[in-house]
Amino acid sequence: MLRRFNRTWTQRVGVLEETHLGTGLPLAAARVLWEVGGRDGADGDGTTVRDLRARLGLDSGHLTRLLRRLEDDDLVRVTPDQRDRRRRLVGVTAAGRERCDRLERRSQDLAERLVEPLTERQRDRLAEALATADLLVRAATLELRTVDPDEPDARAAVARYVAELDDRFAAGFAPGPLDTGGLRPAERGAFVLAVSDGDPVACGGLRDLGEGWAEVKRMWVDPSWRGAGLGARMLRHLEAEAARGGFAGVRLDTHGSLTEAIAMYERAGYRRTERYNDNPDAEVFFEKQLGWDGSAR
Amino acid sequence: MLRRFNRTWTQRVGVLEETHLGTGLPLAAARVLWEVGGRDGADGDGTTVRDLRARLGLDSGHLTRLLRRLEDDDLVRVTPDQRDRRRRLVGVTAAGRERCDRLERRSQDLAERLVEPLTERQRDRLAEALATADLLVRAATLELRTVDPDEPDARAAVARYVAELDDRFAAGFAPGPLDTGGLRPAERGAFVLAVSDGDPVACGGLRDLGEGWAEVKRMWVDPSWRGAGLGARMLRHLEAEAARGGFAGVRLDTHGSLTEAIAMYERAGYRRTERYNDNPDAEVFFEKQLGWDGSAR
DNA sequence: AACAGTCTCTGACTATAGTCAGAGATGTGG
DNA sequence: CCACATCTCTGACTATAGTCAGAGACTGTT
Repeated sequence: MLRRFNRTWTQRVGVLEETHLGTGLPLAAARVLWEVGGRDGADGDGTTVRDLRARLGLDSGHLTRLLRRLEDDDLVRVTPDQRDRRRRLVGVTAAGRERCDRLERRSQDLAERLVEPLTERQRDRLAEALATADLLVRAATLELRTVDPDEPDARAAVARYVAELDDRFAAGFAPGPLDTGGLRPAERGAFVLAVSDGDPVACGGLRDLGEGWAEVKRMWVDPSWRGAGLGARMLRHLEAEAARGGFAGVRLDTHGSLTEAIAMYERAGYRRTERYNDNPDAEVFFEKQLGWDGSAR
Repeated sequence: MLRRFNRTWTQRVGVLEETHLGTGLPLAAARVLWEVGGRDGADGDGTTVRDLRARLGLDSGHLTRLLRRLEDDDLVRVTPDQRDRRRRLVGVTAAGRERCDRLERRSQDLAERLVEPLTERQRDRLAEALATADLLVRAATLELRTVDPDEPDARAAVARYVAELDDRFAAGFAPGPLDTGGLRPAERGAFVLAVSDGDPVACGGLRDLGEGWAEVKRMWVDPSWRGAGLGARMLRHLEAEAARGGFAGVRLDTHGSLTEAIAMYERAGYRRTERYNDNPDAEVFFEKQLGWDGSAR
């Protein structure tokens, strides 16, 4: 199905990619302009050349020439970066912004014209099917990355996790300074971040409880990513990680109000158990024995 | 949604397009090989150069060179067409077929690897969403073409229509030689073909009944296209056509066993009426008044 | 047989994308 | 301050995609 759909899509909707026609710019230049214009807020100098190179995967010489062409057309302005004068800042000009908007409108137009022959109901069905496919494809292609719990992305994810718990708990949830102890390989722990397009969208940690138990901590999934099985996947990943680390089982605690999470743990083969710590925010306790490969024994 | 999805798709699944990497062939050459290999049955000479040019939209000089390159690599054989010696036939060699298969496998592999992180259930959901989107996108992009009812594609569509009725009617349906009378503009009629990828997937005709009535004839939708509102769309198209031709209303007859069709006519605003002809296969009769724009009055 | 049209091929181009080596200016750690 | 790294730019390439005009072989029509 994937391949059949891919053929249909590229044949009929590929047109959306050809928005650069009509801008008078070759594809590569249009992509650069788009990247600069898209990131650029009001009119400030949006990005550095270096950044563009990384994001678009272009050769430095190639990019320099593309930028010069855009500069000659007065679509883009390149100025030295005062903070580090090896670098150069790139920003769109008014004309460049206008061109970006035109591209945007053109693309929007094409999209609308495409679905125009469909009835209202069909359009809704199409949008729904595409939303489902979008979520699943993004879920399939995200990356689970083991990181240090103190790196910025990791801290950002945990901050969102805390903010959400604070929102949901009647009594609020305000732990002291966020403790990242025990979540590093050196302490037989781990912290895993799910990253999509560079943004953290889920996280989860492991900590050594002693006596062969690992504890799952800080499981969080971005709200817009729920319903894609991401939590279960993170959990499986952490279990495999724990099994690889020689743990015989996994435990976790959670608040009674997190019913979806509890349902997920039950589906994943966790069984309720006695309180094993004195966490005041925890009400429900789970555990699961691990097979050699992280599967339930 | 369409544009958001398009971004996700091209970014993550675009890889499928890069199957040509690893074949050692540049994109254009790989596309040509694919086109030849795909059409070619066993090992016979599959297509003509002319055909390739039309299907891939390539310049004749460009294609000649691409073919020569493939020929030099012994992937393709080009021989004169004995039936018209201006033309040349193109077929894949054994090596070319092997290369095509490799491409195919590679593409299949990539598709499988892509969905690999998903659970069985998610994969099913993805496949279903893509199937829905596929049908709707193809439905949105098909072409309604008014043609002569005697042209080959039109005859083929009508033949499938007749075959299907013959299948479904207990008593069979074997009209005499298929009458295309009354379905041409010169007779105030019309015959419309819905074409997707060059294949007829639905049809419908109009005929002058006299006294301001047009009659809808030979409405048929390819079974694999049902559920995409194609019948209703064809009907709306024919009504607009009739209104444009100055008819005040539309009538049609149908067999009582075609319950989906009957439901569709009712949804489209048709009302049952008295028998207005002596068609022995017809049991149910409908009519609808037309507004100036083909809408119900 | 003449002629207009079709089909493929050749030659001579252009534009785009991309690679590679290194120059020159600037920053950073010891 | 020096050595080394980083960042951008230049020059000199190559490969690919594509365009255009016309030549030469062939076909169908009159």
